Amino acid sequence: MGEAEAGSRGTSASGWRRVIFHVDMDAFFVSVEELFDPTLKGKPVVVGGKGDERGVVSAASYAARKYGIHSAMPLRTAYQKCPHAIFLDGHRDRYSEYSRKVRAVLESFSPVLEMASIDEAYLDMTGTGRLYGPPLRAAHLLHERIGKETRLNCSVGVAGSRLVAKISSDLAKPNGIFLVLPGQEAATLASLEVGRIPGVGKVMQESLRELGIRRVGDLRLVDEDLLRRRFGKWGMALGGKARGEDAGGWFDSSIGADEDPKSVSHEHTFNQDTADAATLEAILARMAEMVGRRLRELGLHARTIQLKLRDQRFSTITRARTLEQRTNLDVEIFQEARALFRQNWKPGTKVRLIGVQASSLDASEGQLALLDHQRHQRLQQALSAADKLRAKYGEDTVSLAASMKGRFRERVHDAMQGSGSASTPSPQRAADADAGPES
DNA sequence: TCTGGGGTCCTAGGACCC
DNA sequence: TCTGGGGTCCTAGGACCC
Repeated sequence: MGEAEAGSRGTSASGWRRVIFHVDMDAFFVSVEELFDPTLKGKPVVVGGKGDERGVVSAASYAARKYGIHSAMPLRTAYQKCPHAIFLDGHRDRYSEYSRKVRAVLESFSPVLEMASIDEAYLDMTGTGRLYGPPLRAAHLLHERIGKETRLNCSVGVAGSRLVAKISSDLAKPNGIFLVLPGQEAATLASLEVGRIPGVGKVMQESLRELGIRRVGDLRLVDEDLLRRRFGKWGMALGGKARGEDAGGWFDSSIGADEDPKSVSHEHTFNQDTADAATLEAILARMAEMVGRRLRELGLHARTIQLKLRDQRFSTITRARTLEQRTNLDVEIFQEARALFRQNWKPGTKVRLIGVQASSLDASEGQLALLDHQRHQRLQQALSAADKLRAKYGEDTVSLAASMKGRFRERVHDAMQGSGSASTPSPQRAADADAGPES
């Protein structure tokens, strides 16, 4: 007998206008690592890199958190807090694989699904009462199924809005379920710090503190107009958020299908800052290739190419140019990025990070002259072949960066601190010959 | 605390056009 | 010669999220 029919415990009768689940995997990267190496269980484990590298913690096991280690913390700091922790680089491909497994389970519960990131998702469970019973029971079933099918722990937040579901899954951790009944939103949120609201980060939290606002409940004390003047569009939505409403900001209420990305980028931070032009341009070539490859995988073309440079003092600039014609060709992306680099890098200046971003993406490349079009198609085919080779034999098989002179090749490896194993098979040109940094 | 890499969204100013 | 008001595109920077 379905809920709606049952009346007394039906969806509307019990006050649920919408039923939203937010599912968040617990210590996802670390948990996946534990599946492949059970001896890690219970130990302080940090995923993100070695303890003496530049970088930050991507994920920390609960044992590691006891030492004060948390994600986004510099690896070196984590090392100081717990030198005997196990530091792992991690395996992105495994996380993607398990993310797909999680997704498959969730899809079997509700087709209205949105993966918000690799390890979390929103489900619209409205109207599933006949299948799974009331929301809390459905949440238990889902929690159990994920555990059974993936051997991973997760936490589930259940509420009438995305916002409250998201905050609830946080309150449910670890490995729990937290449900907020309709009408209880404001009361539940009131005692939490404003920083628990997704989108309220360090800066906004500090500004709010200056206004005497520390907790979500305090937001009721302040005039919405003041919030709007002070924080713009986002401030205006804050009042509603305190009441648990979705409206406003990027935290939209609809749970939609995953859309095409708006930008594609790759960047690299050197383990040691460098002012060597050849190294910088070789890395830039590699970043450009990776961007191009991703665009081709997605079937997209970019109109804007952006260079990113960060210096020793951590100050960062971006410089962009919009092209006449969209592209997804390594050579063109690289040439554009290199031109921006040469215009904006002062020789001698040490660089900490260099990156390339492509945006203004579209499936079509726009109108090309016929001859250009044919040339582009041939290049595309060559690059697709190169992409397959790389997928099969490794990143260095075919590459602008690798096709530079031998000394550059080593430098690329050194600079990217490629674990010493510079196994570069016969480099083979895939694209235009004039793409090298010395052309 | 010496600060990754992949993204999204917002703001603000200037150019340019009607 | 003291000079409008929008709309759109582009660029740069920054907050924020996982």
